[in-house]
Amino acid sequence: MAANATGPSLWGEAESSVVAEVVVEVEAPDLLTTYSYRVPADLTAVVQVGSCVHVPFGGREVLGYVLEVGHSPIIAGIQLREIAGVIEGALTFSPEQAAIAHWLHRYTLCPMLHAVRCIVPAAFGARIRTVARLSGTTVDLNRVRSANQLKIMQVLLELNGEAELEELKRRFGDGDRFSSAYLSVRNKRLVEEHRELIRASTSPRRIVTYELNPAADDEEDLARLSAGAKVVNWLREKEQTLSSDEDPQNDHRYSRAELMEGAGVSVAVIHNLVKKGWLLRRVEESFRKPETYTHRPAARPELTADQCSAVKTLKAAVDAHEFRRILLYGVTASGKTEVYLGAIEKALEVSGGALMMVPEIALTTQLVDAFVRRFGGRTAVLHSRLSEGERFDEWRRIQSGAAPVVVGARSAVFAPLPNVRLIILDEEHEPSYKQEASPRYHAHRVAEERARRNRAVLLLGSATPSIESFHAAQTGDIELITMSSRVAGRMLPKVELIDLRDEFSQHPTLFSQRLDEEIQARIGTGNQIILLLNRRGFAPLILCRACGTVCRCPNCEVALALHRENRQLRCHHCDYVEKPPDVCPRCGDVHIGAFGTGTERVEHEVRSRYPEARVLRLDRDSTTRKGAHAQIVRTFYQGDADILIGTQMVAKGLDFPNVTLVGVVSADTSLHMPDFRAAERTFQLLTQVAGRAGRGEQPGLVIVQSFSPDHYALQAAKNHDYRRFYTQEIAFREELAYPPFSRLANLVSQDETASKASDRSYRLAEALRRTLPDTVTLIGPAPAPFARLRGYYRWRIALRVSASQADQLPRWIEDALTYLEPSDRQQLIVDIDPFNMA
DNA sequence: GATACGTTGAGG
DNA sequence: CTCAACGTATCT
Repeated sequence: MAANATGPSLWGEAESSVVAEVVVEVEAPDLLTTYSYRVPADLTAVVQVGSCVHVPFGGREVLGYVLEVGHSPIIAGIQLREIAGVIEGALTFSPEQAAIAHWLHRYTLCPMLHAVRCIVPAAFGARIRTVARLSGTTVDLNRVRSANQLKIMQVLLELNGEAELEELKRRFGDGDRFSSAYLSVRNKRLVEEHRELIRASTSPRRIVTYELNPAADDEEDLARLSAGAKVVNWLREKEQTLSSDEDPQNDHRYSRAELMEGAGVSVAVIHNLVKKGWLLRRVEESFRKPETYTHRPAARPELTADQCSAVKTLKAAVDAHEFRRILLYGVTASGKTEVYLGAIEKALEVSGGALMMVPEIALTTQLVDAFVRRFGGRTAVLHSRLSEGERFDEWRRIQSGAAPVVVGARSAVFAPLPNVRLIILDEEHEPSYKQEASPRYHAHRVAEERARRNRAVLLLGSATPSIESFHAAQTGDIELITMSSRVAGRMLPKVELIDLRDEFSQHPTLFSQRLDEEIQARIGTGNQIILLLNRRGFAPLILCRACGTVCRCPNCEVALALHRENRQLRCHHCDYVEKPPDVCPRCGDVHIGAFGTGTERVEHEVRSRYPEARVLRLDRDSTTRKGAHAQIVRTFYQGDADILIGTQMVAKGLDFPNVTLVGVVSADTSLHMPDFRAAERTFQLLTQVAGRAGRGEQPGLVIVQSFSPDHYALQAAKNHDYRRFYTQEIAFREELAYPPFSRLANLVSQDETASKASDRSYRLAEALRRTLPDTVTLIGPAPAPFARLRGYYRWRIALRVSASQADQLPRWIEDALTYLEPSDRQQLIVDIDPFNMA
């Protein structure tokens, strides 16, 4: 620094040729991936890969991130502009993460900005705000002629002559008229503007806790508070039960949410108690997640022989410090979690980090608990429901090395973990690892790429591996570890298939005789039951019996599902809602009503048939409130309900020892989806849900109802025979050249009219024919499987390329896109390795 | 996405 | 002549 200040031009000139490649924080699909800026001499010491900078861009100044720093002038003939400044303290990313972002951009063909947002969540950087201020002390309103300009001046005057541009615009109302009027007053120099940098929420987060005020003892006053007394009593009870077993961490402080949930009261009650002096409110600043520290370490269970040998293999692999891919195929309840924990310990032992990926963190609280108990404060948890501050803190703990164990859902695959030695994908077959918005990446591929670059171990765990992964294990591309027995010598549950074709003609109800018997036999015995139906709502459609009319979504043209609980017809694609009609909207007939079955209807049926049973329902509709999911799971776990009804949510990772019966109301919903993975998904779903039965002392029973009981997916699930399913499925994939024997891509063109969408699709097909070799199969253009979605018409091109050429596919598509107008690009969805064929 | 800068038509 | 109301090319 000192040398620069005094140094003559020799250094200055050399440094002025330092060029940074910057991704600007501007959302526009036709932008170049990066822009080159000169790094001014006084910044060369601080500008590095990952730096958050502000740069001139067009007529304004924007934020950006440095992806590359080089010394050669990259573009000839263009006078480069300079980086204006570096934002210190903003979160940055490592060169490894930058490389991953680059790779992601090339593989998914997403805008570079989207790739960068994966490695630096938007809120973590900074923001530039523009402030408009009245010039001078007196305002000469005579110079303002137009009404709009006058209005701007008046609004500004009301706001003490100064306002953030955003707020000014909002107060003004009409955005379009605002812009030109604002420009006019600015040109007349009646208003001047300046920019300020705002650092994002880098401050430590504040934690507000409440505790009982020991000085408060006016019992008469308390007696007058009905709800308030509940809170005080709840706190007093806690105080007694917890003071008996010594727990130095807990000094009887609770968050407002804990108090509200614990005592079953509203915010107002807590507020009132604070006002009256019964509760003490305390504000603390903390980086730590308090709950992380209150968990006590759990005793380590005795490992089975399977587990022991798996852990041993994995530890050796982590120790070797080379890129290895391993599939851990272990039946349900074979104790995969313990194996993960063991492998992670090894990663920590060699001072490395471990990334534990789970399909959906909200659904796997039990697994997260196990991690926190084992690794305590060295665990970081990342998921979408974290607040900005929480996420920021976790991100920094990970980056600093304080939390070398990261548990998280899909997006956590980009966690800023230094020195990754192990990446685990639990339930690797789960479709939620595929992101269905830009960047449309599969966490599996990203994890593989990170593991490769770090010479780390990628561990895929599943009781029902994806066909692709198991195939890779069969061909020797990846290693295979098998665990075929359950812990504690427990048996796999017995699975019975009920043929609804026979049953339906005799007893046209939701439950076959067999399932009914088994439910009856368990009610009142303490045995619990799970009923699965993979369809939300009361019924998937309503139908007029007189004219056959089905109510459809005006945006998506699919049937609207009936939700009786809140008296709604709902589109399961776009969440469009309308009131269910009393008579047919076309012919006026009154015989219009529910057709088919969803979870709500199952619940309704169960309640009327088994009135003495305590029933819970677990699906997306019953878990919209934050914490509702955990609440339902806890209630069932504690044995406060007999029957749990739900969608696939009930199949995932839950461990209820008292469940001895699982009923699948209909296996057909997922079996007949128009998707080449339908059989695979059905097999996985059945196997996973069957795995919920018989996890305790009692053996489990599974009853699966279906109109296609002979289907190989069902037969294999019945016999717990993954290999048989795999053998049949892989033959089918090979015959039809589906993955893993090929690689797919979907190119969907969407627009307001069908002709615009299809025209673009044809233009794209034309371009693709130029860039794709003959070996690539091009299917379409044709209307997409959901030809209308959220109000857009959609046309699709599907591409299929042999596995050997798979890596080239993104580049070929990218080349084709250069033949189109930039404006076309933003109406195209490019999905490499699609999961939903739509 | 925001901006500068073109054109057009209404009004003085 | 100015101003509002558009369209559109460009951003290192």
